[in-house]
Amino acid sequence: MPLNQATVLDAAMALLDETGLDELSTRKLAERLGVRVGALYWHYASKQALLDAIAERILTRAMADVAKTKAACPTGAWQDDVICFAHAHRDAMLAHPDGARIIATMSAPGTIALAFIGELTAALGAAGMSGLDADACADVVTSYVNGFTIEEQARRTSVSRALRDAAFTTGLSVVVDGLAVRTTR
Amino acid sequence: MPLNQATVLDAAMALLDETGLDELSTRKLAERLGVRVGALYWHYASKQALLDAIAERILTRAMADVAKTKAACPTGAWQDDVICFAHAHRDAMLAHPDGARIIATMSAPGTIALAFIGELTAALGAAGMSGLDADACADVVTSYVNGFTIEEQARRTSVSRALRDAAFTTGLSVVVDGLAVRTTR
DNA sequence: CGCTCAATTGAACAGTGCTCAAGATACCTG
DNA sequence: CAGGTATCTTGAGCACTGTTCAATTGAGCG
Repeated sequence: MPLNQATVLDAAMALLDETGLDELSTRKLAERLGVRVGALYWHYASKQALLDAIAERILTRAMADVAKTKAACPTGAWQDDVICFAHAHRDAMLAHPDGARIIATMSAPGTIALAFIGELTAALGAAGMSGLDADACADVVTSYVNGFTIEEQARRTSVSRALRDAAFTTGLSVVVDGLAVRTTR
Repeated sequence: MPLNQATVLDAAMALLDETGLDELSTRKLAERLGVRVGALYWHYASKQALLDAIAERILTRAMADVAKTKAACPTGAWQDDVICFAHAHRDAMLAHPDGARIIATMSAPGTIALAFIGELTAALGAAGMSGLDADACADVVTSYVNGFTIEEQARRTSVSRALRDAAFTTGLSVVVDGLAVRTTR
């Protein structure tokens, strides 16, 4: 039976998980699928298009996690929303090698990425921020998470996961505190 | 007269400025220097080593800018120090195409990078933070700056420089506000 | 059967980073 | 000055990369 986009994407993510982004080549992907390279280009216009699909899938996972934890523990406090978003964002990227790099270098923010940042902005708006502030503040959160996680994944550091989590959480609380100043003004 | 590291580095940065990181290949660099590719490897062990040298030079520029503006306007307030660091960091990366990506993917933080983050940490320590907090908080600043600037440079956006500056400054003030909560505790 | 059309192949193109024996050049010493 | 040594450069090549495309396959259908 013939290949399809989902099969190619699954194999690409499996290969990514096993070898990392630098070793993810079209040849190796084709070999894993038992197919010649050219066949891949029937399903994805370019390697970048395939990486974009990976990015979308990672962010989809992040959004699902947000929905789940919000349903499990609906505190209603915007601070918890922001923290929940940030952790879901980071966790989803950490779930795959070079996940943050893939997100950062994706060619254009797709519908999922826009939805993700849109929900975050909405959460801040509900906390009493005006639209422009909410946009900029959502950007602070995503910039921080991306910056932290890219660094974290780039330098395959020997720092334990627990310590990295602690550093991330501390930094995130700084950001949230800063946001609080803006909501009460 | 023979090549040397500085000449190669100068040419590499010129080529980077003209064409961007993706077009910066060893062949094109060699051609610009009127030399065959192999000659480059006498001066730099690998392309990554050359990119690391570029990163160091970018950060050196950032540190020089920090020293200059601090000398010109020594307010003594730690907030101004942090803001000054962050702007110098971003400006230095924005001064070259893909500057942020080069910094983010450099193989290991060299002496300059460590000195940069060290000075920032010291500034926070002087504001009354304990060592561990100062480390984590310096990390928030650099993570935010890196994350923001990587995004900014990756999506060759049509948003004007002025608007991007405003967004950056807003976000930075959020971070600084968050840090303030920690210094007064 | 003949036809269509999605899917795949095979081969190639133009490029990449990198290596290394062999030469060229510069410099210092006898 | 000659000779030798240390520094640099060349030329050719290796093993890859993403991408293209005419030609071929194979399944479904009237």
